[in-house]
Amino acid sequence: MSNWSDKVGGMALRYALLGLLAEQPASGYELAKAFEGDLGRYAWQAGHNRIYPELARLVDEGLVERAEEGARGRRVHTLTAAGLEELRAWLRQPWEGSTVRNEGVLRLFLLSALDPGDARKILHEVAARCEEELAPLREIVSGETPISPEGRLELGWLAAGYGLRQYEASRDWAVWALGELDKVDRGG
Amino acid sequence: MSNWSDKVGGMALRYALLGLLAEQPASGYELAKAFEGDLGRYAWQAGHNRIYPELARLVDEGLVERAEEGARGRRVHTLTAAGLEELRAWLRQPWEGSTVRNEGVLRLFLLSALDPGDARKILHEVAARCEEELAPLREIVSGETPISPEGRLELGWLAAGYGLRQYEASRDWAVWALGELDKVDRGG
DNA sequence: ATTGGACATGTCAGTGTTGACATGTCCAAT
DNA sequence: ATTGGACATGTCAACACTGACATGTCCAAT
Repeated sequence: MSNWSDKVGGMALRYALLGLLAEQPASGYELAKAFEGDLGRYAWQAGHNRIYPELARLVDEGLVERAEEGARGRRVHTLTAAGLEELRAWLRQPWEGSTVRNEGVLRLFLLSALDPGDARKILHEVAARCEEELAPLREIVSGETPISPEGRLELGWLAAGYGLRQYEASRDWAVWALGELDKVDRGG
Repeated sequence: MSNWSDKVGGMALRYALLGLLAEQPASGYELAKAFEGDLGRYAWQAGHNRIYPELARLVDEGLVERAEEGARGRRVHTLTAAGLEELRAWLRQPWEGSTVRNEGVLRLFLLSALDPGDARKILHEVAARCEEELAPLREIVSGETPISPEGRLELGWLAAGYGLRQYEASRDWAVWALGELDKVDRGG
């Protein structure tokens, strides 16, 4: 019985933190590191300067518990039962009106503002870059399914599977766009 | 010789506007509408309240020209030669460090925090939703390639092709994740 | 012993972004 | 004639976010 309905937007970071802590307890520093991995690459980014204040608020609301300081001032944060329920309630809500901000995709869409030669060059680069990213992801996904002690799929595993399909789609799009550019050149 | 190197981040809206105006002259209102379509869905969003001040700045910098008021105070904006060059220079720059914010994907990644029953239900919904989105996109993409008077591919066409592959990838991911969930259940 | 680097947390100013509020115009349907 | 809705532009306060600055700890390698 929490207040997730008070605000619909702008709560993503909050739930990203709850989700990470649902996997395992962590310090703010470790959470910041997590955002530099697949999570930040595909879903949401945040720097430590944004994470610490939000963590403090979660502690205030009883969704997260903060342990005493350890070595180097490290403070481990643990998800409470209330926090887990808050996260689950959010996930069960309908996923309407979620915002997307992706500068890379924006660039792709604007590519036709370039002359065909430049556009072609960049599309080739995009396809090649995607292909590079694919190899390590294939490696991860084709390995054994990692299951956490609590019997849950790991976030990183889900992310790798998503990234794999994502990059394949982007590469295919770039190849398709190159073909369409050819049609334009033949036509005009 | 412009100043795109002054700031690397936070310039996306600026170039989105230049890109839209590269397709055709438009009023602020029309630009706001454009962000509600495929552009906003896959790449970047902006409301009119953000667009008008940015347009004014672009006019100040000579990248965009603003016509006199028409009916209902409508003011048509046109890209200048300097504006097109600014846009092209940005597109030719290496695409490093672009940020991604996608609440929907974040939700997908956090799904394993739910118990398997709920997670399965949502994954089915995701797959079904993707399938729904695919039909109209297939329609658009399988039609004739639309080429603008200036011999360029239309932004909407590129976006539809991207969206098509994007939704296929998401659907495939959801189906894969369901299969992996089954493995977890059989294992645990 | 010392030093460079990863670990760890924090503040702050400036900018980006959103939702709510505000205002007025044009047109089609009643 | 009037009214509801799309067209059209704008402001403002609150909040989100980033980059830069600041501080200190622990440890491994020299």
